Amino acid sequence: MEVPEVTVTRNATTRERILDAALAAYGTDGFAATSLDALAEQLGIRKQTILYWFPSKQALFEAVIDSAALDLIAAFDVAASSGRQGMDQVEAIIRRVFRLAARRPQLLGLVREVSRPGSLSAERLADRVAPVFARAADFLQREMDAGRFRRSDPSMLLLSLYSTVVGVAGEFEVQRAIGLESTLRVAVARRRELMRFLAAALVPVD
Amino acid sequence: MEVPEVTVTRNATTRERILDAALAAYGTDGFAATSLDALAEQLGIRKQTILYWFPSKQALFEAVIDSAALDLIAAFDVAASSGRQGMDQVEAIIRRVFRLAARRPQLLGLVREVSRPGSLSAERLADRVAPVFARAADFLQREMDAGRFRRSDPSMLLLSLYSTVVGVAGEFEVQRAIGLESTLRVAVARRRELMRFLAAALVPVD
DNA sequence: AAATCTCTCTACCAAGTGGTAGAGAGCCAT
DNA sequence: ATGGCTCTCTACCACTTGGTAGAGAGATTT
Repeated sequence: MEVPEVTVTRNATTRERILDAALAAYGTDGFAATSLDALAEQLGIRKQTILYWFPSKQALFEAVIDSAALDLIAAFDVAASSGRQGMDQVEAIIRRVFRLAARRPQLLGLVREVSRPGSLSAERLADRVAPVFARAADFLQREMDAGRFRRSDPSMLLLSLYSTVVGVAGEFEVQRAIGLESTLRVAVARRRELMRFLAAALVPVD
Repeated sequence: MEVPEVTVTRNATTRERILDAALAAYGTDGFAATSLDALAEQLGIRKQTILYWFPSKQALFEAVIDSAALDLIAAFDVAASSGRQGMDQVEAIIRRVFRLAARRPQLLGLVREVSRPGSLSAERLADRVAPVFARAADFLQREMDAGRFRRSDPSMLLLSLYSTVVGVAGEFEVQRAIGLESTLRVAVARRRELMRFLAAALVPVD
């Protein structure tokens, strides 16, 4: 019986090392500012090895986006699949995003890079994570129906929540400009303030 | 009597045309992805003319940042100098940001570009707009003291407000991913939802 | 042992990059 | 008229860019 593992290749470690380094570089310096040579040198390999695994710089970028999308979906699933309700669910997501911002800031940086207005690859990432957004909007709708969240347009509410959470968790330079330190203690305080802010915005008064 | 106008040069129109085009390009495609040649061609001049007015690409970028900072400060001053209170003041700012996002999206795009984590020029912009942030934090503090806004840490609240407003006003690709059209009607609805969202978050219940 | 497959390498290239040197054209004061 | 100033240009350069061609080493299959 044939094993159906039609893996594209055997040796995946080089490929994955390239993906990791590219994610970090694209998420930090941006796509245009990262050359294949610089990426290769950082990995201790030759540029042509990168071009063996990925046919072009653009193809590498797209692979990075696909890989990042999987990570994001996985992180979201972990936080969303426990059947929590109301602000408990919101808090679980927020904890996840803050953890991501602390441990893998380049991942959020890549989202930032890709979602730049006019980005050619924005649609690619959007297609991948669309189900997550859909689930989130459904969640908001259900919570409104149950009376736990204020009534409003779920999509627009989702946009507000996304902007607020991602901004508070990841906009490090804005935080510096405002005068907030980037220590762990302040990060925890930021998360708590964010929770209070969102609770006030979401929970009806009765 | 000497006119103290020690203007760096007489002919400022070329210089300003370059600044405008560079702001648009850097704010849309990013600094690294915009070559001086492309910029010059778009303006119908030679690259060397750009390098006559700005000694290097980096110097042009810094001049663009300074120019953008002045525009941002001016826009903020118009919205903030009328002595409004509470949500009236917040609404005035939000209207201003939405107008900016509609009429000069590249300006917000440049802020995005500059405030990327690890940006070398983030500090430059931060230094320029620091007074604006300080005034905003003071405003929040006063409103809290007057009992019109919920008590919380003004700096962290400012971060939340900044992220939410700028995101809802300008994150066009995220909006597309969520499924929001980018028509004028939807933009107005977005602004209204944002106002309700922030009013619920800011105004105490009593 | 030979052939094939997988993987990384060296060698090279055409196009594009930011930047230098300096010519020339118009203008203004002498 | 002329010498200097302001401004834009042509000519050029060293370097980096993404990408091609193909050699060679090691393992696996025949």
